Amino acid sequence: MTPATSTTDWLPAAIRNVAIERRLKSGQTLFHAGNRSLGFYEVVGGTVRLIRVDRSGREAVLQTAVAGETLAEASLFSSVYHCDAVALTEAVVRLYPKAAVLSELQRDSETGKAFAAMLARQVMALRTRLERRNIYSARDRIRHYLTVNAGADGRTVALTGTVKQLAAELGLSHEALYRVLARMEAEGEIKKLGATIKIKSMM
Amino acid sequence: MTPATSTTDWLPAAIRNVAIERRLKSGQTLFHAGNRSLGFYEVVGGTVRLIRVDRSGREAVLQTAVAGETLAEASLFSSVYHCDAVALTEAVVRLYPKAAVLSELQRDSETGKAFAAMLARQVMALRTRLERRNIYSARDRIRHYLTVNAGADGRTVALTGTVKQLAAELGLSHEALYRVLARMEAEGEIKKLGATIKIKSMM
DNA sequence: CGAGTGATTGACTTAGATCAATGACCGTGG
DNA sequence: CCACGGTCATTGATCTAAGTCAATCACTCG
Repeated sequence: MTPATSTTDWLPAAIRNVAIERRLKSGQTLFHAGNRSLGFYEVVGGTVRLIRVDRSGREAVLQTAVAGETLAEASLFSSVYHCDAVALTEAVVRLYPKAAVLSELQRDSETGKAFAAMLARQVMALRTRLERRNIYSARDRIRHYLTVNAGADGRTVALTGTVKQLAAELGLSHEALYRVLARMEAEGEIKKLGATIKIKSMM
Repeated sequence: MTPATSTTDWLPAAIRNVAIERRLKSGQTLFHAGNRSLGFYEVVGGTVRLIRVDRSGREAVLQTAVAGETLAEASLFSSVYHCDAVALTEAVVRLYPKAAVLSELQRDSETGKAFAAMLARQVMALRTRLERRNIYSARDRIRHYLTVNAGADGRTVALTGTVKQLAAELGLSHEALYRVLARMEAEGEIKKLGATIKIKSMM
C-alpha cells in the first residue's frame, strides 16, 4: 500500500549485524556483470545505478537506487550478477551477504515470510506506479497519484518530498507539474496546504 | 532477466491441484476491498483489473492483469483485500487458497525460496520497465527495450507479440512506434526480420 | 466472401518538454 | 551579520515529438 520501498525492516538483527558497509566514490563500480554474487545491497546514502551494457558500449539503466532503497535482491538466488552497478554520486552501501541471508530465511520461516511479504508489497507498488505511467494526460496521472496515495479520509495526500521529486515520480517535468497543480487549484479540484494536498471536488 | 511475468512455475503440484477455477463475466467483481482475503489469483484467460475507488467514486487502476499473470500476491500476507478486482472482459481465474500456499511455503523451504526468487525477479523486471518509462524520447525508449531484451548475441531481439502490444509495453501509440521503427531501419540502426529485430549499428 | 484486426503511412493538433527569468530560502564562510 | 552560491517554486514563451484522426492494404477466420 505505501509506495515506500520500505527497505530492510524485515531483516532480523542477526543479519543486519553482519552487513558490510562500503563507501563508493562517484563513478566507482560496485560489481560487474558476471562477478560472483555476494549478496544484495542497501543504499545508505547517495545514488547507485544498475546498468546493462551491450556490446557496442551503449548502456541501459535498469534501476536507479537512492538512499533507503535496495539493490539486486534477485542476486540472492543467482550465482552471478547480471548487470553492472556503479555509483552515480558518492555513495555508501551495505552488503547483506548471501549465505547469511539465505540460511536465515531457511532457518526462520517467520523471516522468510516477512521477506516474501516485503517483495510482494514491492511488486504491488511497482505495478501501481507502472500503471500510472500508462496514463497519458498529466492531469489524470496526478489524479491517479492522489487517489492512490490519499490518506484514510480519502481526501488528504501528504507529499513526501519536494515538488520536483514528485514530478520525477510522475514522469513529468517539474514545470508541467507546477502548472497543472496550479490549474487544478484554480479550478477548485484541489487545495495545497504546505506539504499536503487536499482533494476537494472532482471533475 | 526475462521480462515474462512467469507466473506459477514455482508452485508445487500439491498446491496447483487445490487451486479453484472460477469464470467471470465481463464487469463482474472478483473481490472487494475489505473482503477477507482468500488467497491470490492467476488469470487464466481474459483481463482482470485491480481498482482503488475513492469516496467520490473516482477509480484508479492499480494493475491490469492479463492471461498468465498473477494477481494480489500480497494478499497472502494480509487478512483482507485492499482494493477491488473486476473483470474487464469475460475471464477465467484460478484461486490459490491462502492457507494451502502459506503452509506449503513454510513446510518446504525450497518452495519458499522459489517463491521469493520469483518475486525478486518480478521486482527487478518491473523496476526495469519503470526505469524505461523515465526515458522521454520514443527512440531512446525503444533502444532501451532493445538492449535490455537482446538475446545472447546482444544483437537480436525476438518480439514476443504484435507490434501493437510492444507499443503498449513501451507506452507509445502504435503509430509512433511504427514510425520510429521505420526511421531506425531507414537509418540503418536496426533491421526487422519477421518477428525479430536485428540491432545493426548504434548512433 | 465480408468482418475484424494488424501493419503502415499521411496530415493535423496539442500537451508537455525546453529554455529562460525571477523571487524566496537556506546554509555557510568570512 | 551579511553577501553569495545553490536549490526550490513559479510563471512566461516557444517548439516539437508524439498523440489523434483517417485511410489503405494485407490476412485470417468462420
